[in-house]
Amino acid sequence: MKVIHKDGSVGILEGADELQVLRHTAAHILAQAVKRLWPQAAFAYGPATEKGFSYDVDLGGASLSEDDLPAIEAEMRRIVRENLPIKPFVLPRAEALRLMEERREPYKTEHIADLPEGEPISFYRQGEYIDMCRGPHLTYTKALRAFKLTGVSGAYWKNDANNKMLTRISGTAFASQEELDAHLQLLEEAARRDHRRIGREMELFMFSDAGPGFPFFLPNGLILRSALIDYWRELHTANGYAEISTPIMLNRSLWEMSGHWAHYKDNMYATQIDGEDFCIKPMNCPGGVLVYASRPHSYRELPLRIGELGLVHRNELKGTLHGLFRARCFTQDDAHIFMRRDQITDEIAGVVRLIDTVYAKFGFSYTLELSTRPENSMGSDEDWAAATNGLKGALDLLGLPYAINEGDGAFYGPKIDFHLRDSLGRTWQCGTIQLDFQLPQKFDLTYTDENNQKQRPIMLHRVCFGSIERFIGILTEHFAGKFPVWLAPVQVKVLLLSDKCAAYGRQVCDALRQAQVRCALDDRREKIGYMIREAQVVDRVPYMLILGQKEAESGTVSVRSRDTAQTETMTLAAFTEQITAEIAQKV
RNA sequence: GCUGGUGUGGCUCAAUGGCAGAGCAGCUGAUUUGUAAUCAGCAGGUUGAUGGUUCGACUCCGUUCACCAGCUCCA
Repeated sequence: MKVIHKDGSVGILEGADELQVLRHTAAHILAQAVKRLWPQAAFAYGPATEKGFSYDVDLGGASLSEDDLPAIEAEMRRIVRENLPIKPFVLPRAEALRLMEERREPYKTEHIADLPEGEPISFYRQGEYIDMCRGPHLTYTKALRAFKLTGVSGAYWKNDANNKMLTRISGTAFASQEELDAHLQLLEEAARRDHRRIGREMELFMFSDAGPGFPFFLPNGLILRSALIDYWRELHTANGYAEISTPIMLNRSLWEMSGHWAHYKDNMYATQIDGEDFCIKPMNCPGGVLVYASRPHSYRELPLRIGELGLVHRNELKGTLHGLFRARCFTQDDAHIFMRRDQITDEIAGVVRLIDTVYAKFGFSYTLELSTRPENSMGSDEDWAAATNGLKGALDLLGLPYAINEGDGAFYGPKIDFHLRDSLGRTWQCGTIQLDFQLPQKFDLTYTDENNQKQRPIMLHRVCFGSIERFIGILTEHFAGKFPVWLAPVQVKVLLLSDKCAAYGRQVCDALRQAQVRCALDDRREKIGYMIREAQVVDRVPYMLILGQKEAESGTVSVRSRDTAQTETMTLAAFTEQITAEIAQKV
């Protein structure tokens, strides 16, 4: 697609760059439409975003709701039809300021003040509308073919809660109507897959006003959760991890020593016991450290890999809660690895491989991010540099590509984050690996080396699932509730055609249960279509066994698959063998 | 926590100042059924909570709680 740069030169862009530009142009057209409808409107930032575009607007006291979107969208279509040429021009700073003041754009003038001195400021004009902008842009408004406004919300000027709240109008745009339609369908599909909805339908988990943000696991959800945990234990045992469990609350003095009191106080729940302050753990590490410190260690036993499925509680702002994705208590599949300096690279590589195994199991691909030292952190520059280089070194050794996320590390150390991509192309941050030089110092952890000298171990924090609750939410949406057999709460549902074969139905069900298959029986006198619909669409059971006179007489089962809706008749023994093999393979 | 929105039966939703209703689910009965919803009947509500306005409030106003979409934050 043809684009025009701020110096007036014209080029061609394709793919992601093209999308970015046309969305940015969509933002300008949005602003122009808003300005026509609300002449007092002043504009802040109007970027292309990951999903589309948005513009933050100050309507001078007027409020805006979803109901206003059709009118704005209609005005945008008018601007597109007018096919206005989009032309850049450049002004020296002083003149740029004057222009924006004349046009009563206080946010733009403030923005100019943030731009480097001496650099000329570029603008784009389309019809009566002028926007300060780096460009590039499409060359005519008509080149914007497919767009849709998707919502209004609040957003702070410069993303700072101390600043004024503006109205953010957001939308999305694509190169073609087909792509836009496909995107909108994807959003609908995502809404259908919402884990809060599926969780209710399948009776996996629930929430109550009695505990906002605290999930309840129902029998079906607990089966799924236990299956995940069984898998986690198998994998970690095979990889040389031990497992511990540490108390849910510990004396405040411990949290002061670990640095959590100073850095994490607002998120910790507290209570009193015998007149002393106790905090409910927001992280598992101090407990793990106490276990390490409870006896002397030799260099021979390092690396020491100690896992803990630890239930942590964090007082999250209520406005941020979101089903299992953001809860106030969750179970981290944590582990702390205590090691010598020379083991850092191998251990990190081992953890990366372990996490890769877990994600591959569910068909997730992922990307890596390295987060560096945040502003409010503890420790020396040397330690931070060493820790950061340790993580980088391991990633480089494995030849894995990663992005750098400056200043986003934990307060005690830098981290590698795994962002996994689900079946709808959405990304979620789950696994992390954090290198920590701080806690071993604060708790004076040591081991004895081959020269009988006391040495300080390095500590590594890591999770694979991240939060088991969040991971279950992600799996629910990834599979749309159609979990693989090994995770499915009910693996087989026996449906009876008539109660004449009830005895055979019970016999089949018992036999499957004997073989450790999770089997349910539907012996209601309903039409078979009714029972199939419920088992397949609502309960999402992988296999339905339809049993009538025919099967009862021949000792067979008629197997209907949830995924293919195909039916196959086989002996009960053959089906049992097939499904137990499938469960054992965890596929 | 901030901005905006929404709270009506287990679920999805009607009723806009004047008798709280439907579909699904549930229960009961009939139907003994061959691969995505059989028919009939019954039952289910202090309209999130609370204070107010009014002859009268699901409906209007205040407070509060929860949820939703974002912001911010995060596993």
